[in-house]
Amino acid sequence: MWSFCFVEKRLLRAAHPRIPKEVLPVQAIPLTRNTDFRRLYKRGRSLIDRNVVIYFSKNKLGVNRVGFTVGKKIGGAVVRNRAKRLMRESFRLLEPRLREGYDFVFVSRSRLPHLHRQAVDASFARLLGGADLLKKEGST
RNA sequence: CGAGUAAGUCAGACAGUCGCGUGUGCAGGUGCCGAAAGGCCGCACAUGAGGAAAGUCCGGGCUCCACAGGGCAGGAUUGUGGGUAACGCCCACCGAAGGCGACUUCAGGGACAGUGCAACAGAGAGAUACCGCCGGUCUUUACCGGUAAGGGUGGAAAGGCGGGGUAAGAGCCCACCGGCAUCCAGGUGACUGGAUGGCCAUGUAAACCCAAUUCGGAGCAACACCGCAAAGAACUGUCCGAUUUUCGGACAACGCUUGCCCGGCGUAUGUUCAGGUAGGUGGCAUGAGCUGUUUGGCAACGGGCAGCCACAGAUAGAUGAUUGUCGAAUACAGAACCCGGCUUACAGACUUGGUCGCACC
RNA sequence: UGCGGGAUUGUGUAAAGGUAGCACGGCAGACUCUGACUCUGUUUGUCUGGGUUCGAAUCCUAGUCCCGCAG
Repeated sequence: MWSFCFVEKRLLRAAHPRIPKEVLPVQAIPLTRNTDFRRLYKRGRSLIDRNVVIYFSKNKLGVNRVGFTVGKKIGGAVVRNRAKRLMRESFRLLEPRLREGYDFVFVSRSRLPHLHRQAVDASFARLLGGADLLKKEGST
């Protein structure tokens, strides 16, 4: 409620996308507020495998919001940055196939920063596909 | 050629495709928002982590608070001279210890200003005679006196060792070594060299302490500005009651309830000031700066001249993915207000100057 | 990011530079027909690396880990 102005501004940017709507899809906006993270951890559904934990729930914005988290136990700043970059890249490649209108939080587990990107891709696709969050149409 | 030593450099490069942050420019007669300025989106170009960015151990800049001046307390440092904005950092030198050597290491002031401690062992830890040695009393046991050469204890036992000397011994006397004091010479100085003197109280100051030097406190989540809130002050109008002024009380906006009125319910109280919460903006990238050259200095470093600054500036926090080539791309590791150091982590590659050993000329 | 505190046996907690204790726990024995309670004995430790000191849990220094505060 108190973050209303903040979200509104981001929402405006994303709700009015660029010209060719069919070529470039709606881009996810970052999830920033600590309260949003807490809501997802508490109320959201979760998907787990040995590399990553995904929390998600529906929002009413019509856009996806996404946050990436790496705990301090996993390593130093270099390792944590590595994990976030891997997850961000895999999410970017997977994003056109995602359904819209969800909040996501991706939590890295300790193995993830030492993997190749294809392994992270495979984890994301398997978990999200298993939860029926990917579009059925196989055009992309 | 081998071994060892000191100082220093680099920290993958190039090309293709997709993607991210920042800056600059362009452009869409309108793709979106806005009254406008402008912003978002788009395109192009430029640019985008380190030698330690780390630990947060020192020193500064900057900001706010405190402050006439001085002192006490408390903290820090500790050979000398220099460098520096400053330092607990750096350079050169002195001394000690180690190494054949190049070289390395050192919290390296004071223990005759004072206080404390030195467990156990040992007779005794600045105060002493256990055994022993010598002399005396004495039939002997034993007692009295002298003695630190020898034994034993200990990390440490009355400067060390040799000679003289003596009843036995002792710096009691002498030579050498070591230490202390005074004088002379050299050096800016730490100190070094020499002469003379007397023969001197062990260790511990990273125990209290003394001496000298030095230090106000907090930190960019500092601080400044804009500001929905809460608390506060002033003012205006209308209505009601007492009513001459005047005093007291209530109301003022929005939403819902059927389109409107009354009534009801909920939020909440008109205007201005003040305040400063949520939030936002600045602080924030031109700096004890970098590059080249010259010059003073053994060096650390300083001076002059020329050039450069679109050589990171985020705010959930930007450098990634993938393909190919190069011999191998494999270490430690990610800016968060900014600098100077220290410490710690670290694969591999390379350069330079000494040293030692072997062989050859 | 900044600031502050701590680490002693499996757990909790003592110890002025001089033999590292205490309680609970574990193990063994005694008691009991058996177990519990109780009694006796025993096991296990100064976070790590350097330094000062004759001697360090203690003093100094460098690191590791944990906790708290500001937000």
